[in-house]
Amino acid sequence: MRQTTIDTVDGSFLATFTSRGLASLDFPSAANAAAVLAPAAEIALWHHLTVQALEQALRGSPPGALPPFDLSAGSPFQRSVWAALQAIPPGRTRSYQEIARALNRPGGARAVGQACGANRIPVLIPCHRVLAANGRLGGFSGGLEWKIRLLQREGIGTVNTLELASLS
DNA sequence: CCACGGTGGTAGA
DNA sequence: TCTACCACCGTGG
Repeated sequence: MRQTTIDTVDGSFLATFTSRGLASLDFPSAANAAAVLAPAAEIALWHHLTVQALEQALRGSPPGALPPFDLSAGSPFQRSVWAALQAIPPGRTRSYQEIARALNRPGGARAVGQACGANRIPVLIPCHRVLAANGRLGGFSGGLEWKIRLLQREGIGTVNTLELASLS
């Protein structure tokens, strides 16, 4: 298990790699700076791919080549949700309910939300593109400010003028 | 706006 | 098992 910080225009993210690939990507926080470790040689390529992909994704563009993800900690249901998330293109959104239906779990919208919250690789696994069925934002474990920022970078300004205004 | 019931997956006891 | 969580959703006041 190796951790490295990734400096971006939005701050320093913290990437955690296992022998299988990228296991988590944490949003910038004060705690990140203390945890810096030099990347081991064997994960240097994955680290490079992660840096490039994150930079693109933060710009609202398709991330291009991705490192392998280590999602082994997730349940089968969670992994199926995360796979569905990766199929949502930048600039597009789905509702929790739509994801549930696509997985043949009608009525499982709430469980989908829970699985989104369990996503350890935000931004690259785009849980921010999932909104409530009524068009409102829904939640975001990294903080709604991030969800809004990421959506706006992808050109989704319609998140609801109401929603944006009601945040202050 | 709010309250409520129904819902499916998860973690912990 | 039982139980109490939840980034949900529809209905009804």
